[in-house]
Amino acid sequence: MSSDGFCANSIIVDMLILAYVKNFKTDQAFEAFERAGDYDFKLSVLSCNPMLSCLVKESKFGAGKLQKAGDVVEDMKVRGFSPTVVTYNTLINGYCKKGRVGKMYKADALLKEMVSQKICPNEITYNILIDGFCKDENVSAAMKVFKEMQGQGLKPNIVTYNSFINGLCSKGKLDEALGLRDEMLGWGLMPNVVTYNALINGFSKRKMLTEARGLLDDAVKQGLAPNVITFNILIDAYCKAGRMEEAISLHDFMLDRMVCPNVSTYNCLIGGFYREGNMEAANKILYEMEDKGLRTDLVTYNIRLDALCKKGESRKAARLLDEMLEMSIRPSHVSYNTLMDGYCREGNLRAALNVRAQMEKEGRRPNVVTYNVLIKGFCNKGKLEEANGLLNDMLEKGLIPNRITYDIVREEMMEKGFVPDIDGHIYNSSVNS
DNA sequence: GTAGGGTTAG
Repeated sequence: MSSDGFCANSIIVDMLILAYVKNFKTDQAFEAFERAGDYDFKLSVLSCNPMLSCLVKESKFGAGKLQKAGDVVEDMKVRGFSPTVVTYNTLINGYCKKGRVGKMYKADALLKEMVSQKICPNEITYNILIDGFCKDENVSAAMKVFKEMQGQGLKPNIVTYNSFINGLCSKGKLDEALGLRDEMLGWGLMPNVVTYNALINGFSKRKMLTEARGLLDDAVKQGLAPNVITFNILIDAYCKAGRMEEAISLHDFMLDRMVCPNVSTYNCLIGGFYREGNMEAANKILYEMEDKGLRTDLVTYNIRLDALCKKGESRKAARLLDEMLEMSIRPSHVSYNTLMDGYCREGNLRAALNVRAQMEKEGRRPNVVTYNVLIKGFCNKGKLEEANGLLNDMLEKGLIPNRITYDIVREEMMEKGFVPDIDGHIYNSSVNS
């Protein structure tokens, strides 16, 4: 091995790590990375950055991966080769995408760290931060980053504007969002389909469907091609408003424009038809979906479970849940809770409790909703003592009652003169959302 | 690096 640690072995480990990453074997890649450190092999950012990117992506599913990613960057520094701007962007992005409180604090600290390491943030670094702050509903912090970006001589681009527009839209500041779209034009930046999707989503979520639909027509007039997301946003809004004819006409319009519906599109339509009690239409869509070779997913099943339970056909719903297991679709909390609620509505508490046992057996821990459903079910049958027992059970398990728990307890127990035999914090839980 | 949604309790 030469004195700088660079040798054929290093290159081989580099390639090995890359190969692991390409085959989605992040854990093995990480192990190889650590081993290489033991032997003092010098790796390159060529393999480290892709590995980091995978760790960050996987941090969505498993805790600790983001920590690992941070360790990789520390290791890289200790081993004497510098992380690049890509390394930092990847890591900052990981923190920004996390839904945790204080994530932006950490992201901001990383920005300062990279500057202290003499690594220049680029447009992408700033865009990641701006988007993170906007998602945190902290538009003023985003503005500060925006100013800093310009102070560094970097020009905001379309991604920067889209993040701001989306942030404003989700806060319902629709006029300001439209104003920003017009401001972009002044800088020579043309709004794209992402800009329009953010705007259409903003208006749709405020139930301003005429305006939302107008924006779609506007986008087409500008020569932009609406995509599957554009249509899904609008179709979902029409379905939720119970305007199924218009939802279907949009579905036809997307086919005309050669935009392929996906599972989400169908889930919106199926849910919409079930909600208005039109089982035939919903089932027709279900067949159409299968015809096109699209596989129904967890959401499709949850929607169907809910429809059956609301119709008072919980037995059928239970069979549907079995079908999920056969199809290797792992039922979520929602799946089990929905079925439990169905049984509770039918007054079949024994079956509801069996579902709880089943969910625990399948590795899903009962959550607050599980307990809310059961407590309500027992209350409705006049079994206040048992309901109270469930309340204590959930507290013992460390589950924090929310506003809905409180409402149920107040309406179903306290107004009937029953005093819950639990410690005081349930009474103050109305602050929980 | 930006756009949807992940449909259970009230």
